[in-house]
This record gives sequence, C-alpha cells and structure tokens, in this order.
Amino acid sequence: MPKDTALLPTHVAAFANRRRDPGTKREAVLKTAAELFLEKSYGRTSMNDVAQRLSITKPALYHYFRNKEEILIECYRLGTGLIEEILNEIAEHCGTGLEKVEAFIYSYANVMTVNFGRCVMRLDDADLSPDALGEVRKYKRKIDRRLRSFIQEGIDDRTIAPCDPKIAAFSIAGALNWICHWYEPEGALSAEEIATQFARTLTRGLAAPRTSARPRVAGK
Amino acid sequence: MPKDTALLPTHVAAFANRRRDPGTKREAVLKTAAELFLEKSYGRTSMNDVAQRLSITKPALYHYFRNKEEILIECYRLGTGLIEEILNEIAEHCGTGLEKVEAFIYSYANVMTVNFGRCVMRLDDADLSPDALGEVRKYKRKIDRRLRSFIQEGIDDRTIAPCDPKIAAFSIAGALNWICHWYEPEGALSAEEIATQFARTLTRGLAAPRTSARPRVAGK
Amino acid sequence: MPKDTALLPTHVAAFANRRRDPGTKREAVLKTAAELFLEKSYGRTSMNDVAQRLSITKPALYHYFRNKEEILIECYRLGTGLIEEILNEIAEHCGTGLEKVEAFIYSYANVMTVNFGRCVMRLDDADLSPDALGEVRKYKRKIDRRLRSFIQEGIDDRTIAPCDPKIAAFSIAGALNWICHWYEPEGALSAEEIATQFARTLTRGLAAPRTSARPRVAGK
Amino acid sequence: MPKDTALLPTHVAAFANRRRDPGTKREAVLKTAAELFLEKSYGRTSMNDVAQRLSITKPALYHYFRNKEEILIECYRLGTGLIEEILNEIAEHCGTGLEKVEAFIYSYANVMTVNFGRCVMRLDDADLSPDALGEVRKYKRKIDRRLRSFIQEGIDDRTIAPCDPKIAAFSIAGALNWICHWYEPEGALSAEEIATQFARTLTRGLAAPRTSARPRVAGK
DNA sequence: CATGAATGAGAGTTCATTCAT
DNA sequence: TATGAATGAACTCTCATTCAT
Repeated sequence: MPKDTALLPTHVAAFANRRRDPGTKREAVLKTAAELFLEKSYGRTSMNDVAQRLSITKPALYHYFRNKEEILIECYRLGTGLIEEILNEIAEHCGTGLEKVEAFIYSYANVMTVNFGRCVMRLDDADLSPDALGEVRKYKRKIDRRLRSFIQEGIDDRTIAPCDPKIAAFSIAGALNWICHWYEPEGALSAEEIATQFARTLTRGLAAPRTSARPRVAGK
Repeated sequence: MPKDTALLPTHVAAFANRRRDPGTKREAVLKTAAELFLEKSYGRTSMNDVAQRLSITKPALYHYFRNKEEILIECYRLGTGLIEEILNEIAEHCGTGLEKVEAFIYSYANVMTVNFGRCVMRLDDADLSPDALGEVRKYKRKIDRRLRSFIQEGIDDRTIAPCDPKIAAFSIAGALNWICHWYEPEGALSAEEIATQFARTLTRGLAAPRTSARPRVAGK
Repeated sequence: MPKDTALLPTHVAAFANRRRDPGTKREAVLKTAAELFLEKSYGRTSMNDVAQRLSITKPALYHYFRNKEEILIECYRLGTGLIEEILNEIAEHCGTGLEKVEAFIYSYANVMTVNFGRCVMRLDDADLSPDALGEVRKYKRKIDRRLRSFIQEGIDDRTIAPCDPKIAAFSIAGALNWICHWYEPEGALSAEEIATQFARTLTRGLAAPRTSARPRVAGK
Repeated sequence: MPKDTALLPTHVAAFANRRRDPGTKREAVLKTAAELFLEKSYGRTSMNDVAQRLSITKPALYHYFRNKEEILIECYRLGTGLIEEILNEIAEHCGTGLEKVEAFIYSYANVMTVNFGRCVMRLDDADLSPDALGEVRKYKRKIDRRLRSFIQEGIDDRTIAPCDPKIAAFSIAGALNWICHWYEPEGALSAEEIATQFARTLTRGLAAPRTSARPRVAGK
C-alpha cells in the first residue's frame, strides 16, 4: 500500500511506491539535489540531506548515481540541455539579428528561473572534477560564441547599433545569468515578467536608432 | 636572518620573518585565502591549503583569525569596503543621474576585477553563518537601492530614458557582477578596458535619445 | 560468519556481528566508555580509545551517539536511574525512619560499586555542558533532600537520635559516595560486604539510644 | 610604575611588579591554577586560562614550571602538605584515641575547605602521570592507615566502641573528603561550622557508650 | 627575563562511499 | 533490491610546548 503522497511534491512522491519507473526516481533525485544545491551550496549538501528529503536511505542513491559528483554533473547536464534547446530553436528561427537576440534573452531568462538552469550558472564550477569542468567551460564558451554571433548578425543587418559584440555579449549574459542569483519563485516578479522585461530593456540598449533605412535582411 | 624572499609574491614573503608587522601578516593570509577561495571555492579550500601556500603551518593561522569563517567574512568585508568607497565618492560627485550611473559602472567594474571585490559577488553566501549572511544580504540590498536611486535621478533629470529602474538596476548589476566570473588578470581584456567599455556600452543603453532639450539639472 | 568471540568480554563481543541488536551495541559502547572514563578520566579518554577497546572504528560510534558528551550524559543517566530505583523502593517500603536510612545506605552502597553508579559520583561534573550540568545538579540535590527527609522521619519517630539532618546527610552521603573512589571489584571487600557493613556502622552512629520507650510508629 | 592592584586578589597582583619575589609568583600561579582546576577540571583548564587569569603570557608559566602536570603535582603537594601538618600535630598531641580522631576530623574538615586541600581529594588522580599517581596513592594510603590507627587506639583505650577500624575509617574519610565537593566559600555553612559539626557528629557515632568505667589512658 | 609567534600532535566530528545482509 | 552498519580520509580547531627575539 503506497503511502499517502497527496501532499508531497511530486519528486518526493516518486519514491513512495516500490514499482515506479526508475527513470522517474533518478529524475526525482536530481530535482531534489538541485533544490538543495541551490539552497545550501553543493559543498554543504550531504548525500544524507538528499536522501532525507526524499525519505530514502543514503545507499539507495548509489543505485542511481555512481557518486555525488555524478549528481552534480547531471544537474549541469539537464540545465545545459535546456539552454541547448533555446539555441537550436533560435538557429531555426528566421529573423533579424536583433530578433534573434531578443528571442535568446527571452528564453534564456526563463531558463534562469528553472532550478536546473539556475544550477548551471549559480553553482560553483570549481566543485567539478577537472574533466567535467572542462566540458562545462567548453559549453559556456559555446553559448557565449552563439550570443556574439547573433549580435554580429544584428550589426551586419543594421538592426543593432555598431558595438563590440564581445562586450555586448558579456553584458547581456551577465544580466541574464545574474537572474538566477536573485530570482525567487514566490517573489514579486514572475518568470514571465522577468523574461519579457529583460528582453525589452536589453534589446533597446542594443537596437540601432530607427531610420528610414530597412534592415538589410535579404528578401524581407 | 630572514630567508631570501626575493622570488616570492609579497603576501607570501610576509611570513619570512617572525617579527613582522602582524597587520601585514593578517593581510597576507587574507590575500592568499581570497585567491584560493576564488580558485577552488571556499568549501574545498582547507586551512591547510591556505597555510601551505603561505609556507606556514595550519595552527599559525589561528593567531590571526579565530576560525575559517572569520577569514571568509573578512574577505567579504574588504570587498564591500571597496564598494562602499565607490558609493561615497559618487554621492559627493555632482552631476546628472546618467553621469552617476556611468561613474558607478566604471568604478564597480574595476572592483570586480580585484580579488576581494570578486569574493563579494562570486563566493557563495550560503557558506556564511546566519549572522554574517544577514549583514551581507543587507549590504547587497543597499547597493541595489543606491543604483536604482541613481537611475531614478537620471530619469527625473531626463538624462536617462524612462524605464523601470528595478529592471534596469538588475540588468546593470548582473552585467557587472558577472565580470568577476569571467575576468582573468592575464586575459585579453584589462580591467581598465573592461571598466571603460562597460561604462560606455551600458550607459548608451540607458541614455535618453539626444533631443534639443537639455537635461533638467539646475544651472545647466 | 561471525568472528569467534568466546574469549571477549560480552560488551566487546556485541560488535562481532553486523546485524546485532543495535540496543545491545549502544549498551556495549556505554559499558566500555564508563570503564574508560573511570580508569583515565573523561578528558583523557578519546573516542578512539573507546572504539579501540570495542575493536571498531571511531566514526562507528557516531551511529549510536551524536557526540562524546552524549555518551557521558548517558552514563550519568544510567547511573542516576539506578539510584532512582532505590529511592522509589524505599518510598514504598514501610518502616521507621531509621530503617529507611538503613535501606538507603545498603542499596546506595551497592550502586556505588557498579560502574554506572560510580560515574555519577566520581566523574567530574564540570565536563558536562551547562544544560546537562544543571540536570545533574538538580538530581543530586534531590537525593540529598530525600536522605534528609528519611533522617528527619527517624528523628520524629525517635528511632534516630536528635541531630542536624543536614550535617548527618552530608556525612552519610560523603561516606557512601566515597566508596566509588576506593572500591575495586577484585578487592578484599565485596560489594555485598561493603553495603552490609556501611549500613550497620553508619546506622549505629545515628540510632537513638535504646530506652524502654518504643519507636513512635503506630502499631509497633 | 606598578599598576594599581588594589582591587585584584593578591595572587593575581603578584605579577604586577617585575621585581617581586619569584617564590611569590610561583605561589600565585599555583593558587590560580588550583582555582581553575576546581572550577573547570584539570583537563578543561588550558595553560592559557591560567596565564590569562594572572594577566601574564603563557610562556611565562614555563619559567616557574616545567609543564602543566608539574603545576598539578605541586597543587597536590601543597594540599598533602596541609594534611601532613595535621597528622604530625595529632601525633604529638597526647590524648585518647577518640580525642585524636576528633582532632583529626576537625582539622581535616578545615583543610577540605581550602583550595589546595580540595585539590588532593577532588581532582582526578587519573590525570597524573604514573609516577606521580603512585606517590599520591601511597600518600592517600598513609592517611588511611593513620586514621585507622587512631581508631584502633580508641578501641583499645575503650573510648571508641568496638568496630571494624577499616570500615569506620572509610566512612569518616568519605564524609570528610566529600566536603570538598559541596563546600562553597560563600555558602551557608562556614568552614569553622562544618569542622565543628562534623567533629561532633562523627565522633558521636564512634564513641563508646558512657559507662562508669574511665577510658584506659594512663594518668588520666 | 619575558613574549609574540609558531608548531606537532591529536582531539572531535563529518561525510562520501562501501560492505554484508 | 535495498539498507543499516561501518569505514577511511579529511577537516576544523585546540593545546602544551618551544623558538627567536
């Protein structure tokens, strides 16, 4: 007889029943771990903490993960996955450089309000092993390159005022990444609002002054 | 006879002689600790690590600091001290709102390239004890309030285009705070360049479009 | 396959098998700790000492006790438990004041030859945390009050010669508590002998001189 | 210029002036150490604690004592010295066995209210090194033997009722030694009162019932 | 002499991880 | 499968003791 789990968050409830999809359980561990890592930092979160919040025992965690770092890495992976989706969507999305940047800001800001996304930019990379650290750094560089390329597109098609794409990208990325440090799910600003406002505000800072000239996008 | 310390960084050399200004030694510990905290995170930096880099033994550290957290707190304090200086300077500085924001960005960006400054925004506040955490949070809110007030001034005196000061402040703060995550002393961009460029770029995003109207500052 | 434990004291053997009653193991730790505390003093007994004597490792102790002081407190608790039993028995026991005092002396002397009982009066209360210290002091006062009340009863019912109950109680308590400083399990005097002799000797010092008058207990 | 020491206890003041009798300083250390040992137990008293209470530095202590244990041993020695005086006085003192016992109780009770005396019976002998422990134990046995011999004298000269001198001595010694556990200088009972009352009460417990027969002391 | 500084050894405690059942 | 028990390694911190001045 499964315990009454009506009042528990779903990822805690995942362990209530023995015959539950193991994938779901793995996911539940990750959700809980991410929560805790963001609350208390990775270093101060013990495997016991994770197990306790899930109402399971510590060794049970080792059925789903080889060790603590694997949990951390997986949190990163899920987070970067979310970002990857954004990048792909935008790549397919046709439009001006400015529009791409705007879309990026909007979506990325949203990701920064989701726990796994927050992990990527809020947790301390220094807690990763050298290998994983390398991967993460590489991925972060990729995001940066992409954002710069969107900006460059905008400069080229004259939707964005001439500027140093590197500095602009750093500014935008910084503003966005910082969201995960101050965003609170129950706070005054909803994720949606934040995303919308940031998209508008940051884009305005970039946009080329409106002239009679149209953007230089071929065929549009 | 003091050891030959010509080849050591100054803050390591501070411990070469037994009778050296204790203040200097305390400072040396802090510098080294800040370095390590930024390299490896607070949690993964042991007192031994700090001692070893200074070529002293672990217990010697306890002559200068009551415990590990006191070192962390002191790093924060030195960092916030740097920021405090900025805020005071700008407060005295007369000028338009936009000018104040620009001055803030310039100086703050510089602080974010200095280790102690980086500590404030890069280390994990969750590693602080509740008391210290409270203080730090309070101080961070203060910085935020100040930046918003500068922006509001700019809106009022028409040097800054109408916008939500809260969102604008978050964006700017984020862009600036993020510097301490990617800045490298030996990197392509010097602190000076970063500060200058950020001041120009971010300000441009805020500035009211140039019209014939002059800013509403008395006597201008 | 459990190790051969035939030759080990029972409380050491408790850890021979992984799946042994945890209560038994807890108890085994306490017995060993009490032994060591009495041998070497609490301060000079390290957790390692306790673990070694049990042939386990130090951290294993932390499965059963939160910290070293909890072990100490538990030793006290077991000891005071023994005394509590005495007090309750005597309270139910009907008889003259002198008989109650005699019963108390006899039983208490016996407790002072048992390790846990010895702990209460032999270990240094100053090693307890303020909270626990308070509890212990309170309990010791209780014992004192009880003994005094028995004596007072005796004075009232004329089985005990008039005297200052306070001083008398201090004398008796002192004589009894001191047992735990000199008693040796393998010594010349057995616990039984000590208890019997102390009961007789100390009682004689108190008893009212035999007169024709009977004690003032109804029906006697 | 010596500091104003009017308000300090004399043994703290001993260090106020550089040119003070070193013997006095040694003594001052001992007084302070004894105080602390009784307050917090030997183990929990650090050399720093002692130094701080004397307003000197830790290494200065090592001018007067080789190590911490020497301080402890010296406390014991001063305490046993006080007891030794008693024993000698009584040895010279002519009188019945009962009178000797009474004198012993009176004087010994007084010693148990003096810090150095308290140390001997209150501190944990287990904190002594094997050598010192041997000495102390030997001395304690000597005291016991003496007390027993006084009692035996009393039995022989018929001032003390027949009894087992061993048990009687243990009782009396216990009652007396326990004083140092509950005595408080500022408490309700003064040292004088305690000594007087104990002498009377304990002696009464021993005394042979008054008969027409006189004690068998020659010439009385 | 006296002291600030330094240290080696060891304390209690925590924790990621792995047995043994 | 899942878990209570156990461990080794590491950490922070303390302290008696000794240099170096």
